[in-house]
Amino acid sequence: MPNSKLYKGSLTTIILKLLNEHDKMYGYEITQKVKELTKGELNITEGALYPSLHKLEADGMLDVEVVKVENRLRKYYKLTESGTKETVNKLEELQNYIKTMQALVGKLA
Amino acid sequence: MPNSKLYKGSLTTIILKLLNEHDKMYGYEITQKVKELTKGELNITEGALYPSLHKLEADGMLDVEVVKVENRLRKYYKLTESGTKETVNKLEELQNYIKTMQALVGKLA
DNA sequence: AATTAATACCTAAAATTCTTATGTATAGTA
DNA sequence: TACTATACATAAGAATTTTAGGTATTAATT
Repeated sequence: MPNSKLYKGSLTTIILKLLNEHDKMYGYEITQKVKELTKGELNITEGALYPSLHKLEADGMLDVEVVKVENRLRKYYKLTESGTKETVNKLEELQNYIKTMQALVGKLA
Repeated sequence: MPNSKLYKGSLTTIILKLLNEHDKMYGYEITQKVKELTKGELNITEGALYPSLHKLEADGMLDVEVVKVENRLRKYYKLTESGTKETVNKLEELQNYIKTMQALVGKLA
């Protein structure tokens, strides 16, 4: 199973960006979407995902809506206004970091 | 003082790549070189750097040579053969991660 | 002359973030 | 009946970094 290790801090950025594009998603859906988009390269573990979602919610970045679908619970998350702003910041931060790394280790992509 | 946070795992890659280009360097020199190459964007703290260097040495990636210059100690590190191979691996890993992130969050660079 | 900044090494406590390992529960499939 | 997929969750441990200290010499500033 090929599975790149996450680099510190990038999980939050991934979550925010996906929610920015898909309006609302639930946790399990996020893990599947990441697998799909990266062709199995990156597997978000639930042990990392759920605590991250809870923290983003506690920080006011996400709103939650619990829905019962086929007798199973789903917790749909969506960006708050702050969350949308934070998404922009995080994406800039990531862009910037990649540029910085290129200055250090040469062209990478 | 602008200072991007390091993403987990990237410090080792930075150290290896710099040593790959400069043959031998000492710790303090690495911090200064990173500052210079990133125009102050990235500051490698000594609390992160020295333990990393010691670990790379313990893992057989680096050789050390202690030199006294102007009555001050310098510990010059250079890549071992394993270290050179590991540098290639780490750079590939980073390249791959950036590609993966692009698949997730769109073109970033 | 005395303090501060720069050079050069170091470690330890704390914080952060992730992996690994569990646990619960329902629905569908072999 | 057992396994897989769906869907949530937490807790212990590992890994890496920040923060905060410590030692010592030399150069620059006050």
